[in-house]
Amino acid sequence: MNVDDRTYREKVYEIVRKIPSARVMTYGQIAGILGEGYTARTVGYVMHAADSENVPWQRVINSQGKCSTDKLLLPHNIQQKILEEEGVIFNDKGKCDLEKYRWFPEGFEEKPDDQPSLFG
DNA sequence: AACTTGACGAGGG
DNA sequence: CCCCTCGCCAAGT
Repeated sequence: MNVDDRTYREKVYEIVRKIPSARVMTYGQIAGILGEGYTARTVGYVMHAADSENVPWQRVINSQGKCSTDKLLLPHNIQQKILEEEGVIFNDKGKCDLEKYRWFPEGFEEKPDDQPSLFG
């Protein structure tokens, strides 16, 4: 077993699994942390294949603070409902306060974009 | 191997 | 606030 037995997707899930209840991360934030080869779009792409039993997929939302799955999964707004059960408050437009609920993994307490290099 | 499709996001109108 | 455009890149056809 070498390092690369962890697939592209698994690296995304590994981060998602660390998100605590009632906290969220955005697709772009995860992509920024994983770095080269990862973009918000691909993170979103792999999320649809996440195993809901083992990955708290509902804690990944878009940069506007909304659930991208609102009209996609059935029943509709299921993602928001689960997050609300965890304690996340959404306004009447289906938006939550990212400043308040966004979670940063250890070592990424600040926005990755504002840091010169956290890996250096 | 070429082309299409997204659970995205920044920027502009 | 809403809508559109474009860059991004893994996967499926």
